[in-house]
Amino acid sequence: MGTMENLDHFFKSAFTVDNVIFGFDEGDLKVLLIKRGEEPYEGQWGLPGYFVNENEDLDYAANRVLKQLTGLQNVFLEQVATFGDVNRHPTGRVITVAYFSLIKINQYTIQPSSIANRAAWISIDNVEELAFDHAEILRACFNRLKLLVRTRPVGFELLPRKFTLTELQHLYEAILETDLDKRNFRKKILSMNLLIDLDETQEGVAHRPARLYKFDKEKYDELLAEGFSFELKESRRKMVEHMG
Amino acid sequence: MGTMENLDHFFKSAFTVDNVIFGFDEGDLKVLLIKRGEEPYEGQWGLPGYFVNENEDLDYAANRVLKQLTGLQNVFLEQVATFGDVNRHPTGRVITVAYFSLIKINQYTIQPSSIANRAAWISIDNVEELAFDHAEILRACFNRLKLLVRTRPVGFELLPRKFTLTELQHLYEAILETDLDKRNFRKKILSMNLLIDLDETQEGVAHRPARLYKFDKEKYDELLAEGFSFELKESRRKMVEHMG
DNA sequence: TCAAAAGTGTTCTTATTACACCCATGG
DNA sequence: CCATGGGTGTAATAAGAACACTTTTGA
Repeated sequence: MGTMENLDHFFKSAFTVDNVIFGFDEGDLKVLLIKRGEEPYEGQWGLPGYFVNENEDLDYAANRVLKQLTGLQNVFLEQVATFGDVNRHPTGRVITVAYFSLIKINQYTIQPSSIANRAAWISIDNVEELAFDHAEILRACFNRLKLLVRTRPVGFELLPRKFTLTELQHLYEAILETDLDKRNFRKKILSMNLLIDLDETQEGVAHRPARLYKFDKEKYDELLAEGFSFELKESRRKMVEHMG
Repeated sequence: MGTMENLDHFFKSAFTVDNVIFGFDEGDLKVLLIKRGEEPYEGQWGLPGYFVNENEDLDYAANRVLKQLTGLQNVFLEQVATFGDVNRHPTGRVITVAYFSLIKINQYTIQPSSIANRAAWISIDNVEELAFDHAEILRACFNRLKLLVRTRPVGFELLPRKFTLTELQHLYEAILETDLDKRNFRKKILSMNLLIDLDETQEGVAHRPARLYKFDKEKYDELLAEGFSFELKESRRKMVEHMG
């Protein structure tokens, strides 16, 4: 921040928040998109977002957007990056701060609002052209998720409170876009002692019912304080030949 | 991005870029700060930054700020986060996008400008109170650097072109705020095959002269394309007891 | 009885850690 | 000849990767 002369000259840009809301359902990683009802980009899919009001912090605005659309509060929400190319918005200079949220898709309830009936969960693999630079924003948030999921136990934000180990594995596979070995995955996850075995099993499935677990947040916070670091390595196969 | 009615209402905020410029000298990680010459926060240290002009992209503005101060271009510069609390700036609603750069401190040349003679390299350990929320911004950038240095070979941006393994180790120690084992560090770094042994040695030192190396950028790009991933683990000592 | 997914151990390989002495130079 | 930092290897331990069969349920 430099000198403050001629400030007025600069006070004519607007900024928005855009929110990449991730959910996980039927083995698929999904994102909540809005079919735009007006210009610009009318009829195209885009991210939920809105202008930041004068009297609200960025994080507050991102939470507001999320709540208006999903009814959810106090869920995982983090800033990712800011996009401010001169021509990114046809109407004027609009900088957008991108956030991403992780929600339990079964808690998502349609809120009565003008955009709600234009919202849809789209599998991340099926996302096509998006309005503005939203494709780039989505990519950045997806990359951040990939990174985060390996160093912090955020995956659980996307699952119901009770889940099976296979569901957890499929979640990781969807996010990391790779296959994981069942036995190694279980061994690793269970060795962290972050799951509570609920001594319950699935019901009504046409195969051996799986045990249900929940994430032990208290334990995690405790271990964190002691210096524990959650870490799931990316499987780097066949690197030997490059390492000489 | 939602509806576009009443746009004018929103177009009255300003935004800036602030740049955390890191350098490495005499075994210390340093940051380039400016002693503010005017209100607000006159006389306090702060980050170099300035308003983003109407017709420039964010990245461009960050590069401009860096160049005006140091004369440097085409150096490592990345966006870290955006800070936009309502009251972070006493003059009005000013959102700032924080960037951080890594420069070779010996290439830094004072540029003739009004702020240059108020600039100084301060050891990261000696930074005290800063203007605005710049302390928070610095912290965020330092954390990002810690993270980045373990997953991408960005450390070399902070060293002269030719460096010794001990200098490299001290750099990592300064950034990670930890001690590393000399033999293990060398083994790990050399096993990546990313350094070119220049077959030169230090001159005029009062001890056995060290070999000089340079970073092999071509090799790195090549390995990257093949799926290689640079990785320096954080040394997590004594975690066994937490893992059961 | 079949289909479908759950659950379970061992061996091999690779990476990480801990650790101590001799070497080359300038003063 | 002394002080200073440079340079080197090995053994023990821990983590990761590869891999196949039995179990439980509903239909």
